[in-house]
Amino acid sequence: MHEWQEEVLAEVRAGSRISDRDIVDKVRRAVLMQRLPPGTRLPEVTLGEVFGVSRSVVRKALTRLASEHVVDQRPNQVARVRAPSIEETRETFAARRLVEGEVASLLAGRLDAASRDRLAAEARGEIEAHGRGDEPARIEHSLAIHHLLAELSPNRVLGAMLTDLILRTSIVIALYKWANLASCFLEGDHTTLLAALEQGDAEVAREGIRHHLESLEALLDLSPREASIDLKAILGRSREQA
Amino acid sequence: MHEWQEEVLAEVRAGSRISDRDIVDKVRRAVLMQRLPPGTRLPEVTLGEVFGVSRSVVRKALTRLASEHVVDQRPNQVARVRAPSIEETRETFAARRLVEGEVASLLAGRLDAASRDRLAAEARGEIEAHGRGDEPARIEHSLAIHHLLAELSPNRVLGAMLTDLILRTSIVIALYKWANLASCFLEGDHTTLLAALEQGDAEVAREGIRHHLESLEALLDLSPREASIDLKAILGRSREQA
DNA sequence: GACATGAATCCTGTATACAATGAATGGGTT
DNA sequence: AACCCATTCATTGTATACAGGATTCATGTC
Repeated sequence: MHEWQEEVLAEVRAGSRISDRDIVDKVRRAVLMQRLPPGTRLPEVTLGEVFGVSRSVVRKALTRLASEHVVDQRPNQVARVRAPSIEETRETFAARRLVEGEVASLLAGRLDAASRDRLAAEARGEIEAHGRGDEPARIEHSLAIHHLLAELSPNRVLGAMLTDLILRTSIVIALYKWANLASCFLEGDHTTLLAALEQGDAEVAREGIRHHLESLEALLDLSPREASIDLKAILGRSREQA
Repeated sequence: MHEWQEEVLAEVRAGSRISDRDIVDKVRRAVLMQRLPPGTRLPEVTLGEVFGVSRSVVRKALTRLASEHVVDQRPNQVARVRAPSIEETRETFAARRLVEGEVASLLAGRLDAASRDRLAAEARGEIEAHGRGDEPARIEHSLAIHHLLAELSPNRVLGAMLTDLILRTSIVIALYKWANLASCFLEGDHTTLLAALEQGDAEVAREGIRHHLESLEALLDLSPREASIDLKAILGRSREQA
C-alpha cells in the first residue's frame, strides 16, 4: 500500500454503496485531474481496499476503464494509467475534429431554446471562472459545453463516439499542456461557436469547431523530445510516476 | 439448457484453452452470421457450460461484447443479443460514411504495393465467390476489404473506430436485409474504389466510399413498419427469438 | 562491478459459494 | 375469467479461495 491512494481516493470511502460505475467515475476523474499520473499502477486488491469492495467489482471497473482508453490492461500484468503517445494525441485530435465538426454541422440551426440556454450558461460560466482565475471551474464549464454538444447530437452514435473522444483529448491536454501555461482558454471561441450554431450555417459551425480544436491542439507541447514520457511510462520501474 | 447452444457453439468445446477472447470472437461471429438472432438470451451459466468455463470468464466476455454493442447488458438481467433500431441503423451508417470516408481520403495515394495486392486479392475473391453463388464467402471477402482499410488507416484512432462501425453495420445488414434479397453485392463498387485509392485523389476516394455505403444502406428494408422487430425483441417472452 | 540464477513475493486468472434481485407461478378473491 | 398478491425459481452481484504467471530481490559466478 503506497501513498497516493489515500489522498486521492479517500473521500469516496464515506459513500454508502459503491458500484463499479462509481469506481470508473472516480478513477476517470482522478486521471483527468492529473491526480493519477500516467503509468500509475492500479492493483486490484489495493483499489478494492480503498473503495471497500472486493476484486470482482474492481475488475469490472478496470475492464470498463480500459475500454474507455483510460487505463492499460495487459494479461497477467497490473493495470496502469495510460500514457497516450504524441502520435496518438495528434490522431485523437484529428478524429475529434472530424466527429465534433460533423456533430456541430448536424446541430446548426436545430437547437431548441432550452439547449441554447444551457450552452450559453456554460459559456458565461467559463468566462466568469476564467476571470476570477478559477481554472478547475473553467475546465468544468468548457467540458460541459462539449459534452452537451455530444449529448444533443441528433446522431446518437456519433454523439457517443464524441463523448469518448472528448475524454481522451481531455486526458492528453492535461498531459501535454505547456507546464508554464496555466490555462487552455481560448477567449471567445465558445461564444462565437454558439453563435454559429444558432445562425444555422452548418459549414460555418463545422469550421468553427475545427478551428477551435486546432487552436487547442496548438497550445500543447507535442514536440518529439517529449517522447521520453512514453519511454518513462513503459520502462518505468518505480511504483510512483516517473 | 435450451437447444441453440449445442448446435451453434458446440464446435468450440473441442478447443483446448478457452479464454474470454475466444468467447467474444465466437459469439460475435454467431451474431454476425445470424445464428444468434436479436433478443436471444445469453445466461452466464449456460454460456459457461457450453464453453466449459466458469461464470467469471463468461462475465468478462459479455462485458466486452456489450462495449462492442453486440449484446445488451442491463443490471440484474440476462444479457441479450442486441437489436439495433431502424433509427440507430441509419445513424450507424451515417457515422460509418463519415469515418470510412475520411480513412479512404487519408489513404488515397498512400497505399504501398503489398497493401494494394491484398486489397485487390480480396476484391477478386469477392467477385469469384459471387460468381459461384457462395454468399458466405463473398461476405467474408467484402468484410476483409473494409477491415483492411481500417487496419491500414494512417490514423489509428479512426481505424479502431471504423473497425467498430464495420461490425455494427454488418450486424444490422444481416438484420434488415431484404428477405428475398440473397446478396448485398454491388458489382464493381469495390474495384472502382480501389482504383480511386490508387489514383490518389482523396475526395474521389471519399465520395467513392460514401456512395458505396449509401447504396448498401439503400438495399436494406428500413421502412417504419419493421419497427415491430424492436417491440418483439423487447417484449419477447419466449426463450427463442421472437 | 556486471550479469545470470533462483527463491520469495506480489498480482492476476479462474472457479466457486452465498446473497440479492427479478421473473415466473400459482392460489385466492372479486 | 380477470386481477392481485405471495411464493418459488432462475439469474445476476459480490466475496473469497486457490492456482499460475510476473516481478523483485538476494545470492553466486565471471
